[in-house]
Amino acid sequence: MSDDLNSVKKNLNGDQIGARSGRYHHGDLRAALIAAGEDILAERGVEGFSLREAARRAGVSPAAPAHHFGDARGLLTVIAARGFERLTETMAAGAKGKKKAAARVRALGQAYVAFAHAHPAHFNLMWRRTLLDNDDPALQAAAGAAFAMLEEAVTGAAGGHPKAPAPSVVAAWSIVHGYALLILDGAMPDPGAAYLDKVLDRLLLTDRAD
Amino acid sequence: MSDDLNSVKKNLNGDQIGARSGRYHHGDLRAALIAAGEDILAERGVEGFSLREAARRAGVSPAAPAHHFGDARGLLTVIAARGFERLTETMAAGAKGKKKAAARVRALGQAYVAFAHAHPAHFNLMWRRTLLDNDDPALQAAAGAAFAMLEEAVTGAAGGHPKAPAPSVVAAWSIVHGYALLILDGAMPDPGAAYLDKVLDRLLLTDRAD
DNA sequence: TGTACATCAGTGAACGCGCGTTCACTGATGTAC
DNA sequence: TGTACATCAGTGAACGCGCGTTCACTGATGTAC
Repeated sequence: MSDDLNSVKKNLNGDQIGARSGRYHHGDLRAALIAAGEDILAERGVEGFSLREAARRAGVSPAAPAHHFGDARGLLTVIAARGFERLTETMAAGAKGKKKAAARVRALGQAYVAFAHAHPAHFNLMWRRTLLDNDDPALQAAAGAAFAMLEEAVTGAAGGHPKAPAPSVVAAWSIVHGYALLILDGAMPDPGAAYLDKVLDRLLLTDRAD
Repeated sequence: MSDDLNSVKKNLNGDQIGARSGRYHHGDLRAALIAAGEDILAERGVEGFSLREAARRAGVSPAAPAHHFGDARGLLTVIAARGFERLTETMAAGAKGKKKAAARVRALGQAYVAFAHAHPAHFNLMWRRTLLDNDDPALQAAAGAAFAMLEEAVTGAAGGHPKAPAPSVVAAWSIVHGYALLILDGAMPDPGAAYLDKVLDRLLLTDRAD
């Protein structure tokens, strides 16, 4: 997780340029705090996140983050938006080259669940609306892009959302979302990708009009 | 929420028997703490729960709950198990009299989502495994009963789980679970029961063998 | 090219918060004889 | 029927915790002239 930001962090704070590590200005504290926050999520989960700990890991005083994110909610919102962006990237990579609707839906569903599995705390944060600034445009845009990708695969049409989404689209989103969470929350053991394909097939049985 | 327990609480602590309210022994502190905990959940959500606050509402010192539940996790586990019991009751009531498989699946799905909608914090707690004692037999039994009800409706066969559940069962559970959470977490506005029926119809398109 | 100065990005100490849990204790209950 | 006593279910003060945020401040940067 946070590979790109970790490399920035390493360049600025790491051993190689240790001579610069005692300086007053950080260089790219914003990126370092995001990377630290994502690391904390991965290690301790959403409940284990704290702004102080992120500051600590970035090598900075507890008051420093306020200059970049306002408060804890601000940092979490940025991290959540990045999560949606990565989810979209993961789905795009999974569906790359798949032409048929059925193959695309299976690939997107697999990618959705795989993302949740690979980054459980990050995935959870994305839905913890009480911890986020839900009005943030970047967050809304990132979440909307992920949804649009599913929608396009299921209906074959691009978004724009003049009307409410079709039930088949909501069914697809619900099924991958519910499946991912039931596994993450320990309601059932992970039955594996082949099993998930069979579950996703339930979305493909007919093309009945909605 | 917690109507039965509230009545106990009222009888023991309420105005009508106020003369007894100064006594040393509570009478049914266990039930009062459960009721208080459920009230806190309803008012403040899972994050807003605290054992001290439950004790406060039960009119008791902060150390008292330890005698009945050990620690905070113990109380939350009991409350979560009660949640599963009520979910099962809600589904049973919704499906009562429905004979056909399609009607039963729709009714159970509607009940599942309605329960989540009516008791969002309670529903959320039920899946917050890090807050619960997942090895608790009562919790496991209650969760298993809810799942078995869905399973029976989808496959027509009673549980016992000699083998892994069929993909169609997991699909049903995933779709209602995901749908409920997407709405609770604000990912989409609630489109209403008629819309949900159309989503659930995706589970009923054919009876293809799994 | 040099200098004044506004602005920005940090410091670090402190505040107040509510929490879960522990501790030594005591009042009430109910059972054995 | 009365009494001794073990057990149970409470008290309330205290501890230590880490948190988010505020505060007055200062070091570094970069721009205007």
